[in-house]
Amino acid sequence: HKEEKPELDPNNPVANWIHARSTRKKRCPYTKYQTLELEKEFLFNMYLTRDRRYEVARVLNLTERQVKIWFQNRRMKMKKMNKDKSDNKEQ
Amino acid sequence: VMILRSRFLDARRKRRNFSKQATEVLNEYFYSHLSNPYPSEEAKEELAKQCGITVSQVSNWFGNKRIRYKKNIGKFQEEANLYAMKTALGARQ
DNA sequence: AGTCTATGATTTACGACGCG
DNA sequence: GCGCGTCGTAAATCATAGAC
Repeated sequence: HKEEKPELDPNNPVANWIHARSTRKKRCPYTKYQTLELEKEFLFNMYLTRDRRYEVARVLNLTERQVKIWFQNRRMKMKKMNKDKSDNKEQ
Repeated sequence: VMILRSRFLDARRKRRNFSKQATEVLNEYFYSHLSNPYPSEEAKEELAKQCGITVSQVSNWFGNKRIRYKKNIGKFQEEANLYAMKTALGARQ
């Protein structure tokens, strides 16, 4: 199973690795204000309703897609933090 | 005691480069799976155990290694040859 | 002792796939 | 089929440990 874009060059080692498509948007770090507001919203509810998402996106000048993905990533971060914490306790 | 405990926790929080032996193990895996350097969850757990680091740290290491290798293969050529030779010698006996 | 670069960790953005 | 969920990752960026 290949994820984003297997290259089709024959004999270089990197050929079969996963590569991001060239159409992917470049990562754009959010401002302190944007992050703070997103964190506040996350504290209020970990899952967004459709109209909260619209409102947050409007206020922070992000797309609804960016807000949706930020929440997905934030939930994964929370999960990872819990996992790492419990890993450190056992042994 | 509380102070010592918090100092210990703070110290643990600070990043430390991995030991030479740990880096050795990770590089051996990386260069012996160069055409598909994506360890399974089980392989990551085994590597983590061997290296004395967490599975997350193994994932971070491979993520960083893949992108940095890909970005400048030439810079890693010497290292690649070294580990290729190592595994060849290891497989011979 | 101060500069820098290598290295480990974190942050955006997606593809693959699942479920209702 | 759509839409949003998780999972694993790419790639850029951050932070600073350590080499020089």
